[in-house]
Amino acid sequence: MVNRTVEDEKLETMRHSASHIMAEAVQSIFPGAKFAIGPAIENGFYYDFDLPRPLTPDDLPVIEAKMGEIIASNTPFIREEITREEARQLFAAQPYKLELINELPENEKLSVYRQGSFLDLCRGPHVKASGEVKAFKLINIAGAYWRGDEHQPMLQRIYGVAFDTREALEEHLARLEEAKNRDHRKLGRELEIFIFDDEVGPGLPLWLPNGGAMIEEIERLAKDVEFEHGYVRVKTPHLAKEDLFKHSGHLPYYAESMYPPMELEGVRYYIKPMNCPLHHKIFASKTRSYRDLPLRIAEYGTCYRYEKSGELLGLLRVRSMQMNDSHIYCSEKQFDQEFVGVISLYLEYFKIFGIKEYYMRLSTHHPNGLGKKYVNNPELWLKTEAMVRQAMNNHNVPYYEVADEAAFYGPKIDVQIKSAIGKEFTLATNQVDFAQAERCDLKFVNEKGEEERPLIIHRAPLGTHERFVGFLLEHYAGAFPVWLAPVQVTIIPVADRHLEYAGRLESDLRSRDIRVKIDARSERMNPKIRQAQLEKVPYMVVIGDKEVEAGTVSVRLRSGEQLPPQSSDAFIETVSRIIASRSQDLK
RNA sequence: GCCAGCGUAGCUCAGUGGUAGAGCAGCGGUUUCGUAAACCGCUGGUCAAGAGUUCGACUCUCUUCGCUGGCUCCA
Repeated sequence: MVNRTVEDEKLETMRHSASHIMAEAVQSIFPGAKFAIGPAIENGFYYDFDLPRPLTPDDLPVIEAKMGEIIASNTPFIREEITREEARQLFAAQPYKLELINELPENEKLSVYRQGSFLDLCRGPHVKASGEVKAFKLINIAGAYWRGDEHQPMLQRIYGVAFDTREALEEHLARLEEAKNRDHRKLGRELEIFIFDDEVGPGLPLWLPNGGAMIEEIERLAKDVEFEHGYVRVKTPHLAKEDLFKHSGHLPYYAESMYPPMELEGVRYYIKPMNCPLHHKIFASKTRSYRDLPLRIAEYGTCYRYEKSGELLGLLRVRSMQMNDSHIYCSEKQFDQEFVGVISLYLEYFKIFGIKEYYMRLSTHHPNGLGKKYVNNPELWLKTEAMVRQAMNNHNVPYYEVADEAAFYGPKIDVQIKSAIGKEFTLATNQVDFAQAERCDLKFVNEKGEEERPLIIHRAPLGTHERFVGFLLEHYAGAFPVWLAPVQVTIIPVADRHLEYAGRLESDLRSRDIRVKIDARSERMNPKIRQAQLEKVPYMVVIGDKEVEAGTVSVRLRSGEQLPPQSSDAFIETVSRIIASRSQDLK
């Protein structure tokens, strides 16, 4: 995490004050408004209101104009300290404020800030006067539950951004605009990676041939790397009987996210939301000895989860997904090494993809969720959480800790990334499971001939194909390394008479498993180059009279760089080498 | 799921109550061209779906579906 500077603090204070100014503006426009909270956030601020009518985007310029007046008047912010009782009287008509007041410690002095006609319960600090807010813009309105709880009333939130100069604000707005060009939904359509179809259903992507090529490559990578790390691969069905998911604990802990069951001949079947119960069956298919452990069972398993409609987001949040899944069954003694082995596997993958901007999060349980979202075994929660902490510390892997984010069966290390539009996602995960072995009656025979429960590590370093490709689209802005690029080489014949030579080159490349296509349109060379550039194809090979005569190829890289004339064999060797090494370079 | 907004051709978008438009893409033709957009022509839409108001609805109202931005939730 970055150290906060004096400038950061000043900016945060200014943003917080901007939210108060917005609240004052809203108060003057909507006299009956009730106020909830209005903090500073990254790049700006928001305030939650309970208003007599819903806001529309047309309201924002009106509120902005009013804020402009308040800022121009340079009204001072005045801090007052009052007792809880005084606060109750001052905010008698403000139910949300009263709720907050009642939760503050009984004897503590409360502070309020007044600017103009607006008074707010607030710890502060604030700017001296409203004129210190220099550059702001209201950017959107949203619904937000009071206290972030879906059982509480929904309030109306207005988001704004604020900076200390007009230039900084403009830059920020330009960055937001730029980010839209990196959005995987836009790139995915332009590069023909995937589509959604209304008749197929929300959250159910269709992979186009270009996307298909990519997931084949990612899967090949996983198989290569995981083979080296001692994983064995299995295949399991997409659905199973209800009893299986009862034993595993998915019913009821995970039922909300599962597609409803289908019933045939009196038996209920569920489509699997995770692969674990089926892998556990494979573990349990014979008597396991301590000599079999650790057993690492891997599968690119297809799962379906009924995510709520409003939670779907392109490929980053879908309802059908293929997971880079594996379950590692090990003894408690082996845990440390296995857990960290998975972490180093992450790092190995991330190096290949040049993934640098991520952070690891230890997600732990919260006692309030025991028996609801978490299996009810407080001692084991604490024990396994400590084991994970120790494994991470022993190997000096930096992480931060967040409560109430665990899986229902145990704590986990999640790898968090940010999407182009700033949303945070878990890209990869490494989870400890102390619950399912018991529930599914998994055991092995230890050195002493006694039965023992294995610990289970659930891990998915490459997450799901859906989220991973979505992430890669944004990460590379569509310009994939050669081994991943859906089309690796586009051959561009200058005129029809060069088609034959181009065709021979095409079959030579294809015989070396290089994904190649010829642009045989009756177009000039320029538009063909342009087309290949737009498709972000790494290599463009121009074939004209010169090449045919000399028996060479003329190679243009996606970067715009032109390679010296070379034989087609030399070119094929270069491309094959780059692909085999999964390098991010083009030459 | 909740709040708000949006849905017009494959894509990007005009079109405010009087018989649906552009650019790109696609198709046909001319052109055979040297490193990011040649020229001419053509095709293409139940204006998301359904109901209502109206002499008349892409346009107004309601319902449903989908998408977008948030909230909640998550690989």
